[in-house]
Amino acid sequence: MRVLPDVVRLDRMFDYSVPDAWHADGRAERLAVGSIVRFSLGRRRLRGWIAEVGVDPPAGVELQRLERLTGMGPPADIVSLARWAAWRWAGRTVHFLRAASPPKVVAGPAPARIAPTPSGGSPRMHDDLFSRPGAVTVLRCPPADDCLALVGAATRRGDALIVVPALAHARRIATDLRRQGVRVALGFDDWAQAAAGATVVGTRTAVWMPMPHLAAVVVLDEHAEGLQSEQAPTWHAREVALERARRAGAPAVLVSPVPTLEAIEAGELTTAGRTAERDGWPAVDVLDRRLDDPVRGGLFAEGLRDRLGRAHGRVAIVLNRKGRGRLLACKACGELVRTADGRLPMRLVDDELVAADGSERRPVVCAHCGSTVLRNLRMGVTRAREDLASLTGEPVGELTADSDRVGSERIVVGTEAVLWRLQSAAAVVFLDFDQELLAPRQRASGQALALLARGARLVGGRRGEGRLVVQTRQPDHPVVRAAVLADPSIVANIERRRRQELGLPPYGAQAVVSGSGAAAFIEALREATGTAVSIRGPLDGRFLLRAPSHDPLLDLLARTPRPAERLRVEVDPLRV
DNA sequence: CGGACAAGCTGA
DNA sequence: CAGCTTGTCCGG
Repeated sequence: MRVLPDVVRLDRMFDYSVPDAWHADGRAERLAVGSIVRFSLGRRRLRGWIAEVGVDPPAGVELQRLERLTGMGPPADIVSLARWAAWRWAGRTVHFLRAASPPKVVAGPAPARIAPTPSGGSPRMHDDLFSRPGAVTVLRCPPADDCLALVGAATRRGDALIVVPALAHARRIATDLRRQGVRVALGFDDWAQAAAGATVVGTRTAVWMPMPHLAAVVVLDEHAEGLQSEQAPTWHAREVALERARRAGAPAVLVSPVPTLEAIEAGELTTAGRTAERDGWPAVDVLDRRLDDPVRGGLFAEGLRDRLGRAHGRVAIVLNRKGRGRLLACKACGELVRTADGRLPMRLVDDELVAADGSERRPVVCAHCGSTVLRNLRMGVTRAREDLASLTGEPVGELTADSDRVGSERIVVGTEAVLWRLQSAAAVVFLDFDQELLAPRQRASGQALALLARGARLVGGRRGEGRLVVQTRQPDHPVVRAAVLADPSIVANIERRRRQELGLPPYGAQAVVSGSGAAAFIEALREATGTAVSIRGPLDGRFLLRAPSHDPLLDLLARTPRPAERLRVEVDPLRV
């Protein structure tokens, strides 16, 4: 038996023999790849997983015996998937096996359930998406659609893996499916049930659940950042789910109102149709802040008070300030001060305008009208709340990520958290959308559009009363146009061209290497690398690696020995 | 990773 | 030279 100890930094396998007694009492029969065992290594007693069976141990080593069979672990296909993920995100296999192991000891298998056969009857909505084995479909499904019909279609094929970003959403889906008589395992608490055969619903970790009869894979809101691990290894549930579907020959459907280019490149794009998509996005009011009185120019556009008064019901007001630099605008014409390509904001540094990333500098002059008088745009949630209260004459609540309850006030102002706390709203207002549009990140426009989609889900489709209100100085920005026209392809097409030109994911691979061992590791990389992988940095102790595709980058990372010091490798991180 | 053991430094 | 720190090696 080849065993992988549950020790992250060890990251090596060792061979052990099976005690004779285990053959006599049947434990040897339960022992399989993935089983959790205890054994001695040196002077220590460790826990670990059976990683391989029937291997020849290296010559000249005397094998020790395993000491205990603790219980069931991830099945062989998941162990294999974990080893693939360790390569794909330059991490340790142990990380993934931990994520794939049951939270409590599962002594033996539950009575196995026979694979359910696809239910017959007349074809229903979305059934065709799951009819071709191994097919990957991207379904662009407008924000107002709850996608329950699609989930139902997946479970008609047999046991389905349903991955969603938020636990609350998983619970709702599980309840709905159980009501229909589907056998459902909800998250890792139902690990044993999943191992016996069930439809699995859960957040990103659900991709590591045992599923002996996997028949279909669905990832809902595949654009959501919550599907990727924020800590290294930065594995992404969408990619793991796709690889799992591919290995099982199961059809996969990636669903999102604003599909990522990663998804579009992986599958075939299907839309709900022009009419359904128009109806599934709400009306969007764009308030052009450049038209406001430049002298008064506070937090609110001319027409905002009117919009707030007209909304019948809860109003969510979003003012994002996390990790924010201040924006500058021209006092005369109201244009934002940006770089020549319009991508990044510029800031005032020693009587000079400097781009957020330092790539560009120029004298203090508005590029649009030539005025030299600029104004700082800065807001905080607390001031916004006070000003809104005096503007509307009603009490205004405040909600941030730390506050645990939503007040009873009709109008609530807060960070992005308001979009996750509330179930619905009559109106969602983005007070300072330019902060999103000009965020100095590679994926800024995709993330900005995702925010609008999230707001759109709260207010519902065009047929209803709900409204999305966007205050901006860039009313013609593609992200704003995409929401107004209910056509996310406007952004996707522009982003595709840009990312292809720059070789950014998914048209290239990148990794960020940091930590105290980074310099030594990069040194070792340089010796091994050919020309395919470029190395930039260090910038704030971080190196950026780039390659035209994953293979050369990941193979290089895998074969370069790691230094003893701390090292963090983030493959395809969300925020670069 | 963490235990073992060796080599290096310190103080009486 | 005991007593402690730091470094290197190795495990099945």
